[in-house]
Amino acid sequence: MSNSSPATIEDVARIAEVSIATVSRAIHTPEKVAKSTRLKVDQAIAITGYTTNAMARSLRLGRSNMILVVAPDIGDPNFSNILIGLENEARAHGYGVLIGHTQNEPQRGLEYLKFLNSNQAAGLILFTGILPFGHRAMTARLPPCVGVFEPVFNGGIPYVGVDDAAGARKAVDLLIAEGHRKIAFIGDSRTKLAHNRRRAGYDAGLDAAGIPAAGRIVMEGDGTIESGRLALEQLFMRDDLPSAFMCVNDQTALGVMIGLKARGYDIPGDFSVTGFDDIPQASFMTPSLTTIRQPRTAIGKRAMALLLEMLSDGTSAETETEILLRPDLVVRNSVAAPSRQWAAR
Amino acid sequence: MSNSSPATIEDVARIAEVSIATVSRAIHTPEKVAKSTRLKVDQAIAITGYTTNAMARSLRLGRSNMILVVAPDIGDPNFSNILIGLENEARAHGYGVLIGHTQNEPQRGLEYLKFLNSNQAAGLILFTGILPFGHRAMTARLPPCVGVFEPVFNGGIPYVGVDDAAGARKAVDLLIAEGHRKIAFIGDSRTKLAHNRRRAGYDAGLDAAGIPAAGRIVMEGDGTIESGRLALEQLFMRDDLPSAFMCVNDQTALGVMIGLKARGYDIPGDFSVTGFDDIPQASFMTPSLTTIRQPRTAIGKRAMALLLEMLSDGTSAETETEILLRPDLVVRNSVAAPSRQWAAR
DNA sequence: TCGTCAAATGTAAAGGTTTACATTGACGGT
DNA sequence: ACCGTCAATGTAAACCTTTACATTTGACGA
Repeated sequence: MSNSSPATIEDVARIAEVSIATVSRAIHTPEKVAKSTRLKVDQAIAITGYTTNAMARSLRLGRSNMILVVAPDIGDPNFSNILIGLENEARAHGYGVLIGHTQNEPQRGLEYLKFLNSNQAAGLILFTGILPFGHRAMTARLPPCVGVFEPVFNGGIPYVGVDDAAGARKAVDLLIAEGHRKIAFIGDSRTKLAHNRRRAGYDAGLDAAGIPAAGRIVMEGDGTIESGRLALEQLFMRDDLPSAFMCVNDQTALGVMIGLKARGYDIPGDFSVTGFDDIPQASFMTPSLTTIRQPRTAIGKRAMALLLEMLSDGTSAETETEILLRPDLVVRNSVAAPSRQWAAR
Repeated sequence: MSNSSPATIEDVARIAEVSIATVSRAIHTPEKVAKSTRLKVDQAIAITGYTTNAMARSLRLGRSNMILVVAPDIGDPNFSNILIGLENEARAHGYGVLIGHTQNEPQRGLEYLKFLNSNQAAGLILFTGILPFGHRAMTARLPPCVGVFEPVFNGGIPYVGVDDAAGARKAVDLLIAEGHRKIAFIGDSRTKLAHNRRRAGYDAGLDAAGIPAAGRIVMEGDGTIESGRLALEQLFMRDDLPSAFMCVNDQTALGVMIGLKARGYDIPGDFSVTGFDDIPQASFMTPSLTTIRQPRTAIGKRAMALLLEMLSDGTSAETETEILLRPDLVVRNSVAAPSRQWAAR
């Protein structure tokens, strides 16, 4: 039975003694085929072990059953769980997921554009926050597209993310509830939209607590470990220290914690620290990090569901949808009441 | 110029005033085409923005330009760098990489088998250490396949990994050089081949140092964080403590370190710990972990190169090749000379 | 009895590419 | 002047599927 070359629809048709059209119908629109015929076809399929040749199918249909996911870096700890959500949802609808990473090189982006142009993907999911393909002109016939995490910079593309402001608000509220009054924010609120929104949550929380804008410390940091450490050093130079550091993400928080420990301070005894994202490392840091958890799998699921909906509707784009999920506070051991030094003031 | 539907080879042929066969040849076998013609075709391609329709090409050729990579878990910290190696190498040869994860559910494996049978992948890279598809029978017409990290259990499939024994030997030699005589090994050397080989390196090192087999402590542990902590607890119960823990991987080492810190011990003051893998976390643990680095990108590169070679040679399988790369010792802060308590004995 | 209609099935084209085979034309050797 | 050779190019088939359209069949109402 196990021929060298895989069975085609014709093999099935011959065995079932019907035409290939009937076989195709029995598979895709069974209600259009007599029950007895359906049975014969099913048996023939079982005998031959037939599977549809995806290439031929995609060619005929003019679209593939693959979704391309482009991320700047696969190693990003935020990525893998999102991917699980994306993939499960896609698979449930008969689609497969293809992963690409640009490593922040524009050259790579172009290769993916070529890939898309050769019809190999029916849809696109972007993690990059920006269309990685040079001119908008080239994107003229891009397939349906959904952004994840961050809105996509240069195109009216729907996206699924987290309510950054609400999440940040939970972190700052916790710090305030513990008694902190002087709280520093570290992040790049000028160029990164997600950071900007988290900053907004920070401000809103301090406003609500009646802490004047004058007393706030906002430091620049691009979200890397190094940026956290650097911001901390600058604060020590200035001798303008807060009692708590609200970091725009966990990486930054890690940088701050490394810096504080290097200077011999205790966390959370001397300073409190919060992050954002809840990357896997967060629970293994010493102390374990209090942070805001991204509902990663859920984000992935929603994003893919949205994309698949666009695919079947044919509503290619222009729907500037924005789906924001609610993130949760994860309380661990990096936050405590401010040290006496602060209570004194 | 930017039509609604993508340009086909016929559009190019019309503009270049040649036949489609010539266009195809100009692209794939330029030496068979007159220079002047080649020029016309190149221009026409530039004008139309033509890209080969991958579906049609794959259909005609009977094979795709995609490689399927199956891993048990994409979130595995070992995975992402390997993937970069795999992907770069594939792309350099005109192949794309498709990623699947089985989450250790056999059901998922079957779906990938279906995927392969529908001709959607030209080759297969396995991280699982086992063919994730039930019966060997079904694998009869599997595409060329290469294992990564671990030899694939049920099939004569070549694999690319690391010289576990040599790596483990480096770790144990370091511990011995620091003066440790009583060194525990924690790992699952019975069912996991990689663990078993690391264990062999451990034994070889102790043999070379003239430490009798009787004085060795070997604990079971499946490689999870929890398994490390558990093994540690058992040693404390038995009151049979080593001065150093040589862990089969970094996760186990992390478990041991968490357990030791919970009991108030200092690392490396009271106990030394080594890992294996050098996962990204390793440098952020406190203390940072001395471990054996897997040359991940290199492994990925080699594995893909081997697969592509098999693809072009047509030597489908049966070549039970085993390519082992040399891992390096990464010295950080979790190892020191044994405490006085030990020196006394 | 026949015409009409609907359900079930078949026929054939189309989708874009690669390539075996056929054709053309130029050129060198006799 | 003719033939053989070879390089360059063209023609058409094949890869496998889906589906519009055509055909067959049988039921049913007039």
